[in-house]
Amino acid sequence: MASQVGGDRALERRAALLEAADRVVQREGSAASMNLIAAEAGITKPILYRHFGDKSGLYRALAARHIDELLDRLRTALLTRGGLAARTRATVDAYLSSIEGNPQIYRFLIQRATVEEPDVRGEVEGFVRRFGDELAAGIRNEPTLQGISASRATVWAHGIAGMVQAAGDWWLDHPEVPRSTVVDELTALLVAGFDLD
Amino acid sequence: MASQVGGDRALERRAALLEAADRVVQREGSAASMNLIAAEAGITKPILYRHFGDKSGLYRALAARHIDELLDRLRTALLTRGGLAARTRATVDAYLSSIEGNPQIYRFLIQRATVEEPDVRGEVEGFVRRFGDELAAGIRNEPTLQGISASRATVWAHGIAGMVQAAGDWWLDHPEVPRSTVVDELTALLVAGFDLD
DNA sequence: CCCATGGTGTTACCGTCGGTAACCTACTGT
DNA sequence: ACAGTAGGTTACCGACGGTAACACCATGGG
Repeated sequence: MASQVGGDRALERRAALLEAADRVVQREGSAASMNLIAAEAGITKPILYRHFGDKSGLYRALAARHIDELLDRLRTALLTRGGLAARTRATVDAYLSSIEGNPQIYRFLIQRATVEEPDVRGEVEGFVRRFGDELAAGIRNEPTLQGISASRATVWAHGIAGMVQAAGDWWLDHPEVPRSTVVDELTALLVAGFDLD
Repeated sequence: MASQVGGDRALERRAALLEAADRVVQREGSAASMNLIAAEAGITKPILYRHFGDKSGLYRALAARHIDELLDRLRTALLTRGGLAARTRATVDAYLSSIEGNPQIYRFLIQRATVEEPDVRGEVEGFVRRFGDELAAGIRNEPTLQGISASRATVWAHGIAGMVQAAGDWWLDHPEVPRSTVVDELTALLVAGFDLD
């Protein structure tokens, strides 16, 4: 439904265009424009539009790759054995190591893809939202937290998603802080709250 | 330094222009353009530019009002008597009731003012960042948490800021959930972590 | 009385962006 | 030889952020 052109060869082309877009975002950050992306792919704008409909469509497609990959990692981390603290730690670490590997892209996704398209709110569902939904499912399945109320799971999930995202965003600007420190502190807060220490 | 024109009458004008901008943002959301704001103020673009330099300048001035007011409320809430849980609850509630009163504006500030100006990162400091700094100070002053490490206070603060913001953002789209529920759940998580309940 | 000055405002323009219409070209099967 | 279609381009549109240039109308000295 996202693709504007059918056929099997079109899919390869699509993938190639997305890789070009990826490179441009990585290089130019939020200055990535349709023209630049088209140029990077060695073509011109209208082709881009034939494939993705509009800018939102391209962003969606671009986001889908990275977000799906990230969500996969989070889903895996959510299954870590060893107790609630270990699972929490693994999940936070999975998020931070993902954004560490490609800060430019993730900043772009969090900011641009979440903001620039108020119309798509709920269709793509912002980054943090999907992270939140994923977490809500994880929390509801958490053995230690059986019987948790639905509203608590939901509020917690979206809150935690924002927490990890904001701390990660801050951390990208403070690389002198080791990732393990951020992970440790966030995990401690989530597992035991202020009362710890 | 933000103002481009001196004089005392200019200050009243500036305030009037900001109020016009406020109305437009409230009405049009993120579609607020310099032209629209100028029209709302009964003037044309160049005057706006004489007063605020550029779009970033206007946004900064617009953000300053609301953010300063919000930070004041948070600062007050941070001084609530009655123990850590009460202070936490009051602070979270202060944030949520602020955004509830003017969702359109706060969405705009969180998104636009934080994003649209990667060059000013650190000058205006995004919304969540300043919230985080304020919280970090509050946490360091927290009697119950004396001796907390600097890195812990900082990471926690930015994490909590993002947590409350994200939960608030989600809540704006789910008004059927009472504010007190969101406040209760977030407070519980912050104070005692998962281990509660 | 005239004219310089400075604030307030306008019109008209520039480059760039997202998006589209129209056209062109080559390969394909019949 | 001919239609059809995938793939591509040029040239344009309206709207945006931003600016240059000009016009108005007070004031206050010479």
